[in-house]
Amino acid sequence: MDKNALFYKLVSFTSSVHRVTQELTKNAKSDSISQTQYNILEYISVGQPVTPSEINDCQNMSMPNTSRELSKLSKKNLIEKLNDTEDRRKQYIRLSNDGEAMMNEAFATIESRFLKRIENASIEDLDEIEHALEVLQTKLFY
Amino acid sequence: MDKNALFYKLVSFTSSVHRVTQELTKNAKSDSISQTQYNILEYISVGQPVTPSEINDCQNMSMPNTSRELSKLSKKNLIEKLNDTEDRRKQYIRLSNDGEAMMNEAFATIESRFLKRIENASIEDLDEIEHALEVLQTKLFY
DNA sequence: CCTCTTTGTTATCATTTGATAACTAAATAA
DNA sequence: TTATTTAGTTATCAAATGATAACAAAGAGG
Repeated sequence: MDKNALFYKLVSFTSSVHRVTQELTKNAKSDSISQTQYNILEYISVGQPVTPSEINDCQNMSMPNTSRELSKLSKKNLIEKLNDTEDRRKQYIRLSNDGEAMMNEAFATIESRFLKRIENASIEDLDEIEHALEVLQTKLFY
Repeated sequence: MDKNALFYKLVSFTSSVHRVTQELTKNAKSDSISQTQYNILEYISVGQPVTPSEINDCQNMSMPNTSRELSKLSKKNLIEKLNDTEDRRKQYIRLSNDGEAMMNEAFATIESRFLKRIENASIEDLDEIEHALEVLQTKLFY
């Protein structure tokens, strides 16, 4: 197994992940936010609390645009901004109660689709899947 | 291992995949195409040939917008459209030579970053990674 | 034959996004 | 103390995207 072949397996794999993610999340988000805003909320909900800088690094946005989107989310009462007491330039962003509720709703939709997807998997399959997720997260997608 | 816990592992996993994919592909695409256009080209290059309908299903676009983006890519000589001889409504899209060249360049950049990421992995690690990719692609991201 | 469905196009308009410049405020380094 | 860097904001404008309507042309089914 040379590394070049492994790379092409990775390309095909990430393509599959994107396709399935697309299927699972299709129309799961509330219509009141844009896809970009949903992506930001999802990122926040996984790594809470996060700073605006982390958001623009990860989502490949510029600082001004991140700031704008966060303002919109803030106006919609979906996030809260906290000041760092150490470094007063920094902010920490986390979901508000409304934001948590919105994301819980989205995740519930996604989860039910996921459960349907794996309903025919055996216990052994599930164990294998779980193990594979851990291997990749530790050794490749760290 | 209950399925609910597995779901949250999946959420965290896909989040990591997206983050790493972002890192690997950052600025890899040519400046002459938009991110959406790059995504379409990537999708085409993995599943060549594809129909416009498949593209809008997978990329979550509407048919008119897909058609518009394909026209742009066609004007830039990055794709070719072929007619299906059986069903004359259908088209098959594939990369042109220029399109292949552009994607090869992008993939070369991405691959070099990937190789750097796994340069310290042992043979056993690589085997584990490869196996895990296959398990997930077969049993979860099919 | 006629109708319905599928596949794709073109045009249009509102909204979102990307990019840049000019800015404030706080921390850090010289 | 005085730069310089870091973190974030506001404003602005061009470009890309999303959504919709109106259309054409081919296939499928009665």
